[in-house]
Amino acid sequence: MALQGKRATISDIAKRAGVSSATVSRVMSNPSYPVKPALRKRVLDAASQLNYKPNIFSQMLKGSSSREIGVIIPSITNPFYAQLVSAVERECLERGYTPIFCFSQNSPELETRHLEMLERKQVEGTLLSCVHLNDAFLADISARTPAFVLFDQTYPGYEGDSVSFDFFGGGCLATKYLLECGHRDIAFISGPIDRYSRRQYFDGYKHALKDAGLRFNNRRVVLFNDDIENASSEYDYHCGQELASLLLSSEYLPDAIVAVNDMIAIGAIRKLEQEGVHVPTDISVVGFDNIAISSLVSPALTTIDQPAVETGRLATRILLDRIENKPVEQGQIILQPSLVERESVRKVHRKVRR
Amino acid sequence: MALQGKRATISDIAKRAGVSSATVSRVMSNPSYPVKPALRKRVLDAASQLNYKPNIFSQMLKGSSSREIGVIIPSITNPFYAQLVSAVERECLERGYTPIFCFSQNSPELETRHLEMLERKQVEGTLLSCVHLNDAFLADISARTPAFVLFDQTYPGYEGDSVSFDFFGGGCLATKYLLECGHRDIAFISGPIDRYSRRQYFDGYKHALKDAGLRFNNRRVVLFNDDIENASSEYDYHCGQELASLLLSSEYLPDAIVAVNDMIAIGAIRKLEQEGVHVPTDISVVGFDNIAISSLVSPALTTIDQPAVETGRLATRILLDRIENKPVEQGQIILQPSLVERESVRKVHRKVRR
DNA sequence: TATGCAATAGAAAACGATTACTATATTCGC
DNA sequence: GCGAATATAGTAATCGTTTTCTATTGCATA
Repeated sequence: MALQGKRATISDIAKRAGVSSATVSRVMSNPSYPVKPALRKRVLDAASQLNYKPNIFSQMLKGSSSREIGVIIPSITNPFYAQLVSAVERECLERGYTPIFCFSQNSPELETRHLEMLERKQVEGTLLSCVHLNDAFLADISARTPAFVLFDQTYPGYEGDSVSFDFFGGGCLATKYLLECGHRDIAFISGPIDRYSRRQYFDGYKHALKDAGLRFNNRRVVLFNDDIENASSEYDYHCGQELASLLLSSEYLPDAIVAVNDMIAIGAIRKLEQEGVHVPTDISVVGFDNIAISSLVSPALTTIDQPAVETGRLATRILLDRIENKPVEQGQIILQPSLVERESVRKVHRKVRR
Repeated sequence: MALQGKRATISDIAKRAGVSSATVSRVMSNPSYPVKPALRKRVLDAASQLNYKPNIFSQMLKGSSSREIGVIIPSITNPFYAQLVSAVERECLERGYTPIFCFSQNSPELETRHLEMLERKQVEGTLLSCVHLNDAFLADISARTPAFVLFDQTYPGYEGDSVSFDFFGGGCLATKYLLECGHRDIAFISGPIDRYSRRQYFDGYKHALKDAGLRFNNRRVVLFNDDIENASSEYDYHCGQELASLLLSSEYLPDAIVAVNDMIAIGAIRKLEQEGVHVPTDISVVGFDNIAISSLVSPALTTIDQPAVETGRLATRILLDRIENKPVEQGQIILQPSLVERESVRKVHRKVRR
C-alpha cells in the first residue's frame, strides 16, 4: 500500500490503469455498467495498489445520500437514555445509517445549537427528545428537516411523527396501584415540573386520586425547584434525598409516595432508611422509568416501566422509513405504561377491585 | 423565508443580488476581504431572503476541515462510558467539534467496521477504547488516521498517544487495602480476563498478595467465562451473582473479595445477602470503577476510582491539540487509581503500616 | 448490404463553494 | 500630476466524483 502524502483520486487510478476516469468511477461504483473484464481488473488492481478510498464529500456533492441522522437527547448519563441510544444505534447499524448523538442538557439553547449543527451537516433526518416548549420553533424545524420524529419528550398537539409515552396513564397506574394496596395518604415528589411529561404524570396522579374519591392535598406535593440544568443520575438522587427530608419534616408521614422517576425514588428511599423510616414497612414508594438499577437496589423498586429500547427502536424505524419513502403504518405511537411489582410497596389490606 | 423545493446556492444569491458568485462567497465566508457596504448588504439580504445555507459537502471538497472526530467505546449502557462520553462531548462542544460515537460491543469485527466507516467519513481524528489485541492492526489504523488517541483500553507497548489507567496499581491498591484491614483470605472474582486491563488488574491483585508474603491460591480466583459479547450492566450484575454462587459453593468462604468491577461487586453482594451472608460483617468486598450507583447501593461500595471524566477530557484534548497542531505537553498519560472508602469493607483489626 | 441496437469507453459537463488571477478604479506619496 | 499601492469585483480554474453525451465497435436482423 503506497501511502504518499495525498490520498489517491479517481484520476490517479485512471492514469495508472490507462483508462478514463469515467471508467474508473463505473468500475468502482456502478456495477451495472458493462466494463470489459480485463479493464475492470486493471482498474481494480490500480485502485488497491494506490489504496484508493473515494472522497465522500465529492460523492455527497454529486447528490448521493449521507445516511446520517441526528439524535438529540437531554443527557447520556441518564441510564434511560443510555438504553434508548443503544437501541437507536443498533437499528441504524442494521440499516446502514450513522447516528450523530447530541446532548441538550435540558437547555433549549443547546438544543437549538445542535439542531443548527445537524442542519449544516445536512443529515437526512432527526430524532428529537425535545426540551423546547415552543410550537412555532418545532414547526419551523420539522419543515426544514427532510425527516423528523419526536420521541420521549414530545409536544402536546404535535401533528408530525412521534413516539411518545402515556405519562398520564403512568401517573394513574402508579397511584391506583398504591390505592389498591390500601394506601390513602399518597404524596407526590418530583423535581421541577417543567417538562410536559412530568406535568402529565402529575395529572395522572391527581386524576387517580380524584377517581378514588380522595381529595387532592396540595401539601402532599413536594417539589424540588432548582433551575440548575442538570439531568444526571446523581443530581436526581440527591434531589430525592432532599425531597425525603422535606417529607420527614412535615407533621406526619404519608402512607406512600409516587416519585416522578426511579432515581428520585431511590434517593428518597435511602434518606428515609437513614432516618429510620423503613420501606416498605413504614412507607411505600413507587418509581417511574424502570431503569436497570431499580431491580438491583434494596428494597428492589416497584416502578412503572417506560420502555426505552422500544421507544428508540420504533422512533428510528419510523424515521428511516420516512427517509427511504417506505410506507409508515403508524406515524404517531403512544407507548403504554406497565407496572413492575417489586419490593418497595406494602399491601396494607387486600382490596381487590374488579 | 422562501422555501422552494431546492435549497438556494451561492449563484442564486449572486443572481438575485446582481453580483458575481465570488463576491457572495467573500461576503459569506471571508470577512477580511473588502466588499463595499452597499453590496455586502445586498448580498446578505438576498441570502436571508433565500434562506441560504452553504452546502457543507462543497466546502469540504474545497478542503475546509470537517471538525468531526470519531469515538469508539465498547458500550454506552455501561455508566463508566456514559460519563466518559459525556466529558468527550463537552470538550468537543467547547472547541467546536462534533463527535461521532460508535459502540463496539467488545467485538473486534464491529470495531473494525466502525473504524472503516469513520475513515470513509474522513473524520479528523479518532478516539478509541480498543478491543483488538492486534498490534499490526493498530499500527495500520493509527498511520492512516490523521490523529489518533487510544484511551481506557490501550495496548501494551503502544507507542502513540494514549490516556490509560494504572490497572495494575488499582489491583494492588484494592488488595493492599483489604490486607491492611486485616483480611488474609482474599478472593478475586471476574468475568473473562480477556482485556489487557483485566489482566493487569489481576496481576496487581497477585502482586499485592505476594508482597504481603501470602501465597496465591488459585482456587480463590473465580472467573465467569462466557464468551457472550455483552457489556451491559445487567450482564455484569448477573455475572456477579453467578460468581458469588460459585464462591458460596466452595468449602468455606474467603474473608474478602476483590471484584473486577463495581457492577460485578454489586451483583455478588446482592447474592451473598440473599444467602444470608452479610457484607461487610461476614465478608468484605471492594469493587472497581466507582460508577455513580456504587455510592447509592446498600452497603455503599468501597471501590477503586477510575476517573471517567478525566479520561475522556484528557484524551479529547490531546486529540484536538494534535488535529490543530498545537504542542502536546504529554502524549502518554497514565491515570492513577485512588481508593474510595465506603461501607463494604470491615476492619478486622487495625494494622497500620507506614 | 444496409439498419439498428447492445456493448464499451472516452470527453466534458455537472455538483456548489473557494480562490488564484485579472481588471478596473481609487488613493497616496512626493 | 505620475507611478505605485490599495480597494473592489469579476472570470475562470479547481476540489473529486458522477453522469450525460458522444463515439466507436461488433453483431444480429431484415
